[in-house]
Amino acid sequence: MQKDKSMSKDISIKFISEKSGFDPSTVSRVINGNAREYRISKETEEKILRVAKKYDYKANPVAVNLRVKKSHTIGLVIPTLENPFFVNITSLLNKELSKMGYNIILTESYDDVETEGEMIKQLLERNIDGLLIIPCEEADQNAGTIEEAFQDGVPILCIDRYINNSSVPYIITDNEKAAYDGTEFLIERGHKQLACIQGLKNATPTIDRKKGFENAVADYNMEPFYIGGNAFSVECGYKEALKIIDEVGNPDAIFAMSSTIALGVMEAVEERGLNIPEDISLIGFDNNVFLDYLSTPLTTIAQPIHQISELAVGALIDHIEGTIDLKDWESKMLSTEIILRKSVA
Amino acid sequence: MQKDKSMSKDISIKFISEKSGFDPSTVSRVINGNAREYRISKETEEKILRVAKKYDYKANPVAVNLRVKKSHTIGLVIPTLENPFFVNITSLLNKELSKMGYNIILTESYDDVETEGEMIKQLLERNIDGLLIIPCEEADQNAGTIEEAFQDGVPILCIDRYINNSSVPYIITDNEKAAYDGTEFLIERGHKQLACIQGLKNATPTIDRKKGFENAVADYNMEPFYIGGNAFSVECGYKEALKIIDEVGNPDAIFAMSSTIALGVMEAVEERGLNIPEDISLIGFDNNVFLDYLSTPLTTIAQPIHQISELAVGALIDHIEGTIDLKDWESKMLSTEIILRKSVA
DNA sequence: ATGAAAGCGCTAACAT
DNA sequence: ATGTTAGCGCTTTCAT
Repeated sequence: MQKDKSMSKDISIKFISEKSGFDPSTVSRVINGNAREYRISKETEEKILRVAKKYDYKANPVAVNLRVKKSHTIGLVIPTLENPFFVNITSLLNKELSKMGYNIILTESYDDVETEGEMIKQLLERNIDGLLIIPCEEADQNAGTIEEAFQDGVPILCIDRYINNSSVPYIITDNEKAAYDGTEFLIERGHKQLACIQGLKNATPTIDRKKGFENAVADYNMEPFYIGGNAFSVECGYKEALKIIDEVGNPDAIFAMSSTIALGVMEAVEERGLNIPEDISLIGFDNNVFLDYLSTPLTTIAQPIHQISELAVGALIDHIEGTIDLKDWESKMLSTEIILRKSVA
Repeated sequence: MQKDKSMSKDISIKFISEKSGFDPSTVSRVINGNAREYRISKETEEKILRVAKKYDYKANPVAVNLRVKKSHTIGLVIPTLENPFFVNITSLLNKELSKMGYNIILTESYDDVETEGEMIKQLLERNIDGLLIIPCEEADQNAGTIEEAFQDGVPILCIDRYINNSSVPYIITDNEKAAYDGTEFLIERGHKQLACIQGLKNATPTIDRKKGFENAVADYNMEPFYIGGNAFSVECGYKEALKIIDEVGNPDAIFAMSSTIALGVMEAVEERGLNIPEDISLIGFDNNVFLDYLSTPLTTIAQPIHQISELAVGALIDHIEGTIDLKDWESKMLSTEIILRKSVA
């Protein structure tokens, strides 16, 4: 008799309407908690609720979506899950969004513009309620697509990186200052020959961090010992560090633009029989569970990822719910913190 | 004139129908590449295509979904992104699914049955085309929900862990054998006092690995030195290792059921002034970029995550496309490989 | 206090 | 070779 439950897929509002003897519209009103508003009698309401419960009725969200244009889905575009930093952000965003009743459609651009463009278009076509993007390196090329959607009213927010020539708001860390502070930290500890290993050259954090690094060095009347690299990867750190040691000479300290890069540096330094921090000091970016357990625990510049995620989800949902308008929303730039471990002498 | 593009959201099949002078059904057929099949004239086809292109028409997937019950979306339920192992799997699954034109809705159960149940129900209500689950520790309690949906025809596949009393197929690694081999590896290298630090006690991999560990020890006429722990976390490894060293005595080797656990062990061992592998050998599970860069590179039992992901996506898509039926599909158990690094003497 | 009717955007069976 | 019609499951305006 209650057998019908197993067919839950087939239980529509029409079915409940027939079983309860009321019109689908009445059922809809009751189900959506609008009984009061429409002055539906207590008895009717209870009866409908009872029947709905009996058959475990759930409104088909696709149909609802088609009608009311609301999917409770947020599109997320990140460069890649291979980078623990983006994973951490994704994890926090998902936690926040989940609390608010939203699900994430996850896509990766692999830091490739075209892939990113495709992913964004795919998501846009899906009637997502909002879009969160960590732009890829050359995302400026997708600025048009993104801007257009944003102007069309799609709630879009960039995280961690921003897009030039775009009015899409963003939440980032103050990378220039962070790098400046990190570099100054190195200088204050007596280091003079400072090398910098970059992430993707044209990613906005790289550009800003490089600026900070160069400014700090200049402010102390020094010259950068070396600047190179072009990927937020272990491999990049490894190769660049080897190159520095073998071809440029031993620096006092290396400023790595991510913890993955720092990892590569550690491998290279060890391979050349040198020690961190005795021979070369090392500072990284981002924070991570693993960082405490490395052969030399890595001193890093930690980004406020909790704050970033909360702000991002908050603003996005507020916009979706009509409380604010992202077009008038001011982008945020948050400050970082140096986590002292043992890689700087 | 081409201004309409910016309003892409409002361009429906009806709009294209009016602009081209053909019926929506004809437009639909052309757009879906069925012009031939319906013997639509070349001119008509071209004209419709031209108009569609001009206005950058894209079928509204929500409406299509409502009609044809196909969303090109796969629901994914994992315990948490905080565990790098699940991240690696998610990353690979997304890559594979993306290739096939599917997107992932990502949810986390945080290894909590109720949350998992909610996530699964949420996903099921969403007209997803398939469901991939890494079951949580007590997932048996959700077996009913899952089984029902599976019997109703929802393509479901479990990964990494399986559900007891369930006919839902799964792809896992042969954890018992893996643990047996790993333990034997330790024994063959002369270790006699073997401790084992577990992950979540009731997670199937834990149960199976424990069996393998115990069997190996027994086969060599030994007794387990210690078995404890109840989380796949750094903290668990740390606490258990401390407990072993402080209260039980120094073991020859520790078998850690995940690389996160192994990390915690390393910290504890170091804190007690002992060395790996000189004083205590250590073997872990899973593989990870970071593992090469630890103070002592960790020897681990690597799971074939690429193979797992490919098989999972392959089977799921084959079922969705009607090539196979998961109800007749045989679950797979894959073998592991020991990656030698430097944590075992 | 409730129902009837229209329509979201699309596809497919059934015309012709 | 193409149009007509109905309907996926729901909400909402309008009517009573």
